[in-house]
Amino acid sequence: MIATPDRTPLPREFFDRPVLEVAPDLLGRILVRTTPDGPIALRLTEVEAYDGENDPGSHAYRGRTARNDVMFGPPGHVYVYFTYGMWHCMNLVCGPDGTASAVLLRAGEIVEGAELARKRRLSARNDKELAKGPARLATALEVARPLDGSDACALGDTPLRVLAGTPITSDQVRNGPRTGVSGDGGVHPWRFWVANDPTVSPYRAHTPRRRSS
DNA sequence: CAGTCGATTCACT
DNA sequence: GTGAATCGACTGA
Repeated sequence: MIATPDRTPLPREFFDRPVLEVAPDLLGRILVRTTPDGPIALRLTEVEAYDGENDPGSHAYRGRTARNDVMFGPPGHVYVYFTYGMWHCMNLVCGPDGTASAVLLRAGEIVEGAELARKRRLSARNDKELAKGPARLATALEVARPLDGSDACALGDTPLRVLAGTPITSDQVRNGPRTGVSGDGGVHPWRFWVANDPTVSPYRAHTPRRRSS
């Protein structure tokens, strides 16, 4: 028996917990992106935890800056960053105000508004690839820097919200090293995904870039 | 103020 | 499997 996904929004208290607790608990939840053209909904299947200032892999490791400011703010807000000169990735901020942990949303299954996501993801060869990877996920949901700092737990209209959905039972959660994280940050097995889900992205070790002329 | 490189993706071989 | 694309944030001088 498959339970009907719970459409109740997750309250701020959900995110006001240790990030290693929140990250696996986000699997199976529904992220709703409200665009001018309509809603796009995604069932989360893969996430990564970044443990604030103590974590060499985190953007917050070297302290608060203009870019990562939102990570240090209250939980339940969205941290969006721009990388590789062309992509965006999105996180949900966790833990109390003043700390800087966050969960990177790495992959998911589009469960509503697929026709809108396809328009943004023209290179996707099938619907499983629409949000397979963090930059693909952000692209499919039309998430970019202007949404940095959005409150996903606010009352009323918000561009992003997280619904309770159908949480994944612990026996279906897998974890392993984080993808593409350089240096000492790669060692922690803080990537979490849904076992055998076809929308989960493949693991890749960090690849240092070659020297330019 | 110039140099380096990234929580990646895509086109090609 | 390999390399290019592309730019802004961060670093260190």
